[in-house]
Amino acid sequence: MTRQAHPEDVFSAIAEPRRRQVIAVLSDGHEHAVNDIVLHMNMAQSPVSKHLGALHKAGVVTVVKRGQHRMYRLKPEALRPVHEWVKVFERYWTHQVDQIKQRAERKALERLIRIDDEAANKKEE
Amino acid sequence: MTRQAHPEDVFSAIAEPRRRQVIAVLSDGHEHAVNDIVLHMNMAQSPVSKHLGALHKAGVVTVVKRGQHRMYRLKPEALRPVHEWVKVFERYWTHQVDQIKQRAERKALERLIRIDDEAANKKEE
DNA sequence: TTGACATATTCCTAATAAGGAATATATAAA
DNA sequence: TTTATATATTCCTTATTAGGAATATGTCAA
Repeated sequence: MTRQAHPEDVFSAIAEPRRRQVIAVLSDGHEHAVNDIVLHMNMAQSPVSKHLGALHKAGVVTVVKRGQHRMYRLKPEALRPVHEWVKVFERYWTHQVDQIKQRAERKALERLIRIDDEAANKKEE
Repeated sequence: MTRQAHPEDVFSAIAEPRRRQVIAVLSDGHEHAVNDIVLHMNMAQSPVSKHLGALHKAGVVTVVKRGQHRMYRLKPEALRPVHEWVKVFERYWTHQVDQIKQRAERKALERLIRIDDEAANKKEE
């Protein structure tokens, strides 16, 4: 059997660090010309164009021609499947956080009890 | 410059559909032996072991030897960076949902107004 | 020890992907 | 029309990866 992962799969699209970097540039919600993105990327124009092509195939960006420029824009809805997939696991670490919170509250409570005890002891003196 | 994506990067680890399938098997939170996972996978044992190795490198699973078995368990916290990254974009589609909701509410309101008008017209008859 | 079983590893092939350089294409400007 | 600019595409090299088959390794059981 041949390979499974397709480039139009959004999970594969965002696996590339440079593509997440492109997404970061586009996450102001505005249109950006390719050269503008290149300026943020410390990479030659041709690979940037390829990454934009990959993101486009995955539906993560849209393109419109405007004059001699191609304006790319982020399409955040395309990232939704990733969010849906990963948020299932969120409860594990939020639960962890809850435990830490609970522990802190328990400690605070213990402290209060101790103070009460001390007060009670003082009275008995 | 050579390639950037590293296998120990969790984004790369979850880019493979088969590995997400492994994660799905492990998402009951219990330990699973390799052969158990293989049974769920419609794939030979050796590639499954390799995927488990990749997930382990990325910190997404833990292993313990138990007898002749290696028990794998999901480590959901490892997925947290993905969640943190993607949740930033959540507001775009929830906002979209809000707009749809608002539109539905507006329509419902218009309907109520129309009914009122009709009632008023009836009275005038 | 021998044999059965569980798993990892090695070796192989085919496919995929990244990045750079050079080139093609399209559009605007002179 | 010529020229400059913006971008995509092609070609090339190198590296990575998936999956299967075969094999090695480790562990239990008889």
